[in-house]
Amino acid sequence: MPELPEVETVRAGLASLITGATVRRVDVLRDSCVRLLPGGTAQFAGMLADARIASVARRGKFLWMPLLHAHEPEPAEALAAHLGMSGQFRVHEGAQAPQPHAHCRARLHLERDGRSLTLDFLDQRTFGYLHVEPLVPTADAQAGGAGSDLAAVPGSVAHIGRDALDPHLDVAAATRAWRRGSRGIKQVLLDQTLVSGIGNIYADEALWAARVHPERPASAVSLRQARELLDASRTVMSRALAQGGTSFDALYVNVNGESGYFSRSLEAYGRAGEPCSRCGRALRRASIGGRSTHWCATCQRRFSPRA
DNA sequence: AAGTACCCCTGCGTGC
DNA sequence: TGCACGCAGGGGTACT
Repeated sequence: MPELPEVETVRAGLASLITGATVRRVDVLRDSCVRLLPGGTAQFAGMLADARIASVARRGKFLWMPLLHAHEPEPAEALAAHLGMSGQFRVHEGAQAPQPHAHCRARLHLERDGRSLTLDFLDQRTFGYLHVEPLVPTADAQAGGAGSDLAAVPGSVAHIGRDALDPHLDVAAATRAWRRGSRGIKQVLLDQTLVSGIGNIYADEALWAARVHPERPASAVSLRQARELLDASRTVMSRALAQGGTSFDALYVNVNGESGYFSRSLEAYGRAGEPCSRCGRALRRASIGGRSTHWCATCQRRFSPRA
């Protein structure tokens, strides 16, 4: 579930079910779902063996679970995960887990308070991955992300900016970074190194709400508009989160396999040809930067009338 | 720095 | 019915 609200829905679900659980066994059903370890899946399974999941954390669309090994005071490594386009986590409680789903790429057998749990990582399109890697300190010594107080993130997340809903996001620095350069503003919103968590759906929604054309050069976005875009991103993603995320089909579901309801609240994304709810003109759709983009040509001007 | 191309994959709906 | 094609919410790398 690709964007921030969907990943947060997964994070919260995982946190309630597997925090404090210990990994007992790992089955990797498709080797390529495990990334970046020279020792491959065997090393992956070995690094997880008997590790305790201290918490479930998230920054933007990146998830990780700090791991505690016996006699360690603080987690030094984490099980990191990215859902890519189609990744899912599913949790089953009880000793007999069902047959793995056809898209199940890895199954972790856990134990919590003497009870068995099964954590499946499903991924139809296989752009997602799992990875065990060291935690590195955050530059600002604040918590690495939502769900954990640890001032650390997995190494592969260090270059990712704090997300739009992170209380430690430096708003002034973020909006300054957004307004730098000549790229179109939509591409800038999608740049996860500046502000993370905003994906293709919520970028279109934020641009519609702030009345900014997706192709306006970032340098032509006023400070006020940049703040409006950040506010709009936060508002729309918070509302989506409250409804369990956006989903159009069974591909985007929470840890119980249920989908959210926010798709019916979208104003721009997926509504090409339908009337804009502000002005009534038909919404447009085009491919911008390789991503399908939806906007209202009347409300969202390429250049600001007075800026 | 920023733009471009291309890579990683599967499955669905559409039109011929 | 079959087949080719376009499309899908992500991100990384290499090159200009």
